[in-house]
Amino acid sequence: MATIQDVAKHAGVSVATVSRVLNTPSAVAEFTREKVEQAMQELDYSPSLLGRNLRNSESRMLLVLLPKVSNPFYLRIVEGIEETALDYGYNILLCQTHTKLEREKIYFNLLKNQLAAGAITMDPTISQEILSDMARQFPIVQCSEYDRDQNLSYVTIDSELAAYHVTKFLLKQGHRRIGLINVGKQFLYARDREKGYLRALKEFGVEFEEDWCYYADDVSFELGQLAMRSLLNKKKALTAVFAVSDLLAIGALKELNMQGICVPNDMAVAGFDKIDFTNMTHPTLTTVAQPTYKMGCISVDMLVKKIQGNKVEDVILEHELIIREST
Amino acid sequence: MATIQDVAKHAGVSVATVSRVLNTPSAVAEFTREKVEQAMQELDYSPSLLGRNLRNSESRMLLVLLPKVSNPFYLRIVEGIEETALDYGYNILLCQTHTKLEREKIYFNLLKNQLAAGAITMDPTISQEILSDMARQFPIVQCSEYDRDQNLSYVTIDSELAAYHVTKFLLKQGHRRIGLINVGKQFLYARDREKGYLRALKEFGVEFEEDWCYYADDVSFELGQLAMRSLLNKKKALTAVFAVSDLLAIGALKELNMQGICVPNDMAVAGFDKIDFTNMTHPTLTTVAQPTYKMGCISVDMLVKKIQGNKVEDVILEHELIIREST
DNA sequence: CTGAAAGCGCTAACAG
DNA sequence: CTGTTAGCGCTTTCAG
Repeated sequence: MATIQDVAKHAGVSVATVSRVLNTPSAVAEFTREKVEQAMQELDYSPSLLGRNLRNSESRMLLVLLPKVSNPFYLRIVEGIEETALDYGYNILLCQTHTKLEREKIYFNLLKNQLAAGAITMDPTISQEILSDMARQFPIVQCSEYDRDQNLSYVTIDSELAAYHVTKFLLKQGHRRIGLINVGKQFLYARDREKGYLRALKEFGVEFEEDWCYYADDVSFELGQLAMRSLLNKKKALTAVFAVSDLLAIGALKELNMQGICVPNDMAVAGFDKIDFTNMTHPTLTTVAQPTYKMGCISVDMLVKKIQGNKVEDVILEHELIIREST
Repeated sequence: MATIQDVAKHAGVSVATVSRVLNTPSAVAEFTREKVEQAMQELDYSPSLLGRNLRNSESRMLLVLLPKVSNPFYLRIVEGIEETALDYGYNILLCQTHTKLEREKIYFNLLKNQLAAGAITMDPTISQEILSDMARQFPIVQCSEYDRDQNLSYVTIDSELAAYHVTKFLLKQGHRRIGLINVGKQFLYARDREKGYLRALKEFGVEFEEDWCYYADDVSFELGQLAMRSLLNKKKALTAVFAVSDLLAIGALKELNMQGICVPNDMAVAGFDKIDFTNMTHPTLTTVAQPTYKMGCISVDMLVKKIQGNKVEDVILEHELIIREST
């Protein structure tokens, strides 16, 4: 690979001049510039970002932390992040944490090592202690998750309110025995969505019963099926179920189909996230749309601002209840 | 951020010694080493990879090129890539090409700029000319795609054979009028899968009719629906449909559900890829399993070998016909 | 076992 | 407008 030295020699100028045609072409006489550009062409020269990055002590890389890519919820977010990052001239480093502290540490080290300029984290269980500590030193924004730490910016929706809306909708339809398929309380969104669910029940004077609620260990189709199966075994039959994630809701739907229970007549089902597939299920799934693509874009906007040393405001985006056949 | 200089000063040694405790600790006297390690701790020192990378003129980054992340087919591949890369101490740069030449160029430049050490490309339409050219200079492996260029290694399945198997299976079930939902012929896998489909038909003495075949512009649920709708409008009714991608098959299934056509009794449907959703459809979808996770892992193995200057053999992995309710 | 010094490729004062 | 030079943080001879 040709270096800036080679180009300089070949064009009969100094390296400074070559650097100038790269960075401030207007500061170079046209004749010289053309000479240099030709030399670059002839040598098939590309400036080494290793040299440039060291010199500028910058690196145009953004860390993107998520539990695992196989959860389709993150798809559109990542798409938005990647698109926007490119616009700003940044590239993204995709990092799966598997919600393991050990993994998070490995990846956060990329910030310390100056390989990444900032991070967007979507891991809902990330250690808040470490996160706060990192956020003091490095630009970090949380996407779809949030923490009230002053150094930690976030972009998210109001999960509590959204869950309240879904539940209220089911209540208005006349449902009184509404199950909840949730995940562990270590997830903030799990706590928030449960709160919203309970608030709606209370508002309608429905007394919550413990065994309406099932806590899945993780978010997946299979666990959604399992959850539904368990809920169906309770003494008093439910007439509706709200799952805090589409993956769980789709699994639940599957189980109902398999047991020959008619949705929505015998059981209404609502999900959360509006992943693409929810429009392909049988019946199509009522769910809460999060503006995921936009969330991705905004988190990059925020992060880049932070990297540039600007203050940013947290963002709470609107959600939308998508009513379809399953309710 | 503390630099190696700071640590050296703080520990009262030279930078060379600090570097040694980082890289060849055994070459440093225990007493000195401890002193240095303590200094590192006290200063919360992390070596800058910018400096190290420049010095070593290496960068432990792998480019991963795919059309767009929102196609769930890539999910498990990327998961495998990321996992394996981490094991080798590499990080991955996720790049969406949108099958646009312009994008590919931007990203391939990261190789020229020495920011990435090699690339895994999954873009089926990438310009073979550019790709060959790049492969002459840089380590590149193709994943799930292939080209017979000598510099270009690949890991894939035998698409032609897999399509042949699916079609043969449908024929054995007694189907004689089998539709094909394909994508544009610019995709190699589209050509291969069509070949396999035709070979099976021929083997069973079935004469292919032009209007059994629909070419979608892209791969998505919606276009699968559209395709099915179009196929249903033909004069002579089909009894089975083979879609070259699960996304298309799921869309087709949806359309059949909507029109009240019973699957598999009135129409059998088979897909390709075995994405997770296929087990959640109604009915569950017959499809071809590609060992996607493994493909991801192997492509990294191959790429790292190439980076290290070793020769590698191309790999063709086994596929598996997954027979479920839709046929 | 340790230190001095050179240099990876680039940019940015500073001088001319 | 252009060249000289220092230096970003690190590793690696080469001496000692």
